[in-house]
Amino acid sequence: MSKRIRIKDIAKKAGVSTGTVDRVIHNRGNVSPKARQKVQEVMQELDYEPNIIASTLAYNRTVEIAALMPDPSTDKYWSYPLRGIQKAAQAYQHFGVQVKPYFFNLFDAETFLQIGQDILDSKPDALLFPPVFQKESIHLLKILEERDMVVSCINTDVEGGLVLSYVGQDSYQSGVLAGKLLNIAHTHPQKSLVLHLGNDTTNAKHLIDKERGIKDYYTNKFAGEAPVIGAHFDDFDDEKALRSFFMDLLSKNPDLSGVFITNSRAYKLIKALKGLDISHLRIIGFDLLPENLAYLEEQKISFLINQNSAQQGYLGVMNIVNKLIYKKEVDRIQYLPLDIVVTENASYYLDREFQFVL
Amino acid sequence: MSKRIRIKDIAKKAGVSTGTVDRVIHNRGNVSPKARQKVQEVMQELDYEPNIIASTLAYNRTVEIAALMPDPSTDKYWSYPLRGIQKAAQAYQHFGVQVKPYFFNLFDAETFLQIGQDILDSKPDALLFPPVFQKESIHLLKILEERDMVVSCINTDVEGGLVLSYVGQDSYQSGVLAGKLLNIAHTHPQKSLVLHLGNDTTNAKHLIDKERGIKDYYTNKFAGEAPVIGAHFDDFDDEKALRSFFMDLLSKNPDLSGVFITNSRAYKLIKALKGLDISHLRIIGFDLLPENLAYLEEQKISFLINQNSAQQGYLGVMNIVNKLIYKKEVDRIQYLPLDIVVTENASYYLDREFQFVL
DNA sequence: TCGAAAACTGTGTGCGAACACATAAAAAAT
DNA sequence: ATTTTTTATGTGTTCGCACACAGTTTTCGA
Repeated sequence: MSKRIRIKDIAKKAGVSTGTVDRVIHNRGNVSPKARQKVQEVMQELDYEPNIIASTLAYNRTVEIAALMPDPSTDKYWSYPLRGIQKAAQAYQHFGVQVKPYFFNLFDAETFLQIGQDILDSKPDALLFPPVFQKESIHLLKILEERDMVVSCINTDVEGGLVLSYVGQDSYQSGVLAGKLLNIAHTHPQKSLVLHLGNDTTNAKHLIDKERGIKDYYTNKFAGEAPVIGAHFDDFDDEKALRSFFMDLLSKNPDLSGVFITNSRAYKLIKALKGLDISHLRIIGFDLLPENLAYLEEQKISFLINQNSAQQGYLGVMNIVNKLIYKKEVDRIQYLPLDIVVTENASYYLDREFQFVL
Repeated sequence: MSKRIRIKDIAKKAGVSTGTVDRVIHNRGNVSPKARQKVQEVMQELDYEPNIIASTLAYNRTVEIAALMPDPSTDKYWSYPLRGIQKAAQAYQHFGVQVKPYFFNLFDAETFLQIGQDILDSKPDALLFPPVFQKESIHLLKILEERDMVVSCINTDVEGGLVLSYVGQDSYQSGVLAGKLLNIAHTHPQKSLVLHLGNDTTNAKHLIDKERGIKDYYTNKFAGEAPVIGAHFDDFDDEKALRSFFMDLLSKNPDLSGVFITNSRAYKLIKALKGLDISHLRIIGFDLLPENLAYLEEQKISFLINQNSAQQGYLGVMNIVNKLIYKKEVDRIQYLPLDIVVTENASYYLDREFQFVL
């Protein structure tokens, strides 16, 4: 049926050569106003859509994407976005997309700047990264802006600087959701603890938003002051300290019924509380790390909220491809779903890789 | 860096022409054993991967996919998979993929066969459809097999006949999940009703599986007989009849605490019960129809299970593309996640279209 | 009015793979 | 041994677009 319109067809109908049409399409200049006018008219009329396939073939260039990521060996969480990125790299390899990962130390902003400089030196076409270090990221973005490089953010958003897109969680809403999950099947507000495990200054904004979210849930849902206490514990790997810290909290709040751990380290708390009977506590955490899933299975964790971290990486790359290759508009902010995960539906969120193909 | 290997490179290294390499790759014959051997060795060694971009351009063919779907005007549910299909068609248009939708009447197997014949006459390259009519589908598949057409199923699977892939729900597990949701925050098993609304003989298997799933949840989780009653009501549009049917059930089961509606028609029940106080009932339904979402918001529905019906359509098309264009292996069975949807996370499952963009 | 620069336009080649066609080598038939 | 048939191999064109380059026209200063 309606076969596709080619540049040649436009040229013929407009009475010019394909070269002229090409110049119009790409704004290369050196086209008489009359010719441009005519060509544009014909393009409108025939509803021309460039053949991306032929286009990418002819461009014959590679799109180099630098992925500046926290070293997954320092924090397991980051292996998931990385896998998404690699999946995307694979899917788009035919389009000449090449993704090169660079790692920085999540707990050392200095390494971020260093590796950032390395990337600048290698002059890629685009950068994908989680701007966990606010100041440093803005600094980097300023430089990138001058070179009009495409920048795509995941996990955390950043103001200022030209950012193509942000893919990540709506942390405020995830707090609201946690509030809901902690109060399912209750008519009276349940006293809850919001626990930040670790001193992620890099995540400060997320943590604040989550706390705000859960509190807002309470105030919107129930009258009066929200029975939510916030707490913070740095050295999550010191099990003894964590344990006594938590037991202290418990004794001071005997009516506590739920715990909302604001990052992926819920398992650290539960591990530290080993042997203790915490069956009266509804515990909610983030992300499908194997350790978390194991505790979900044991019913130590009631719900996990999945942030689709792998998809964050995948979509981040996809956005760059959409911009540079497909020349499409890209949404500035893209929130991923907040999946409620229980034992009975966990597997689907793990085996979902096929969704990444192509 | 490692630039991509081309046919030309292989030809050179193997000491043959590109034509011969091409013949080896496509098994076109007329190649001496010696040459074939050599070419295959070199391909192995250089880890050749064909350039799909150049390949599709050179093929210069269109892949016609027929989508045989229930008419969405007869059952709203089917507009979702259809949208996914259309999204996919859009995403893959550059690869020469053309999807043509055909509609049959969900309540009339005869129309299925008729339209099926129309499709056969138009000789597409592939067929995508939900085999809701078992017998008729198998009949159709037999014919398609002879023409070695690619067939991809969504929503329902079918035995026998050569089917490339099935994308859909794990209905058994969705029943298990419903059992879980009905018992959250309870230590004793809650008496539940499994309600089939409508006489979908076409969905019989799914409904049976769901019922089995929820019952298994109870027996695995709690000792003794599962306090689950099954019921079935045909004429869901007769509100009065439905209402009295349900009230009768309620009076006979005063201890009923939950209702699991096994398809997307939960809103029909709630509408029929308007004015009645059913706040003590935890109601669970399927799919994010606007009507269901409205009742979720009103807290008449406690949870919705999202079957990702739009993605079913998208992935169905994607599988065909992966097979015919990318020549990739495709998983025979692809279960989509069973998303637990509450008011607090509903929007993400609606605005998720961007995930479809190629 | 002429000539050089600037503005404009058309043609041709290449991207990598698919396939048609021509030709060469080997095998089979005479 | 020669012709015919079969099998094997190489060359060239095509897909639609991007871009280089050559060629043509216009502009404008001297």
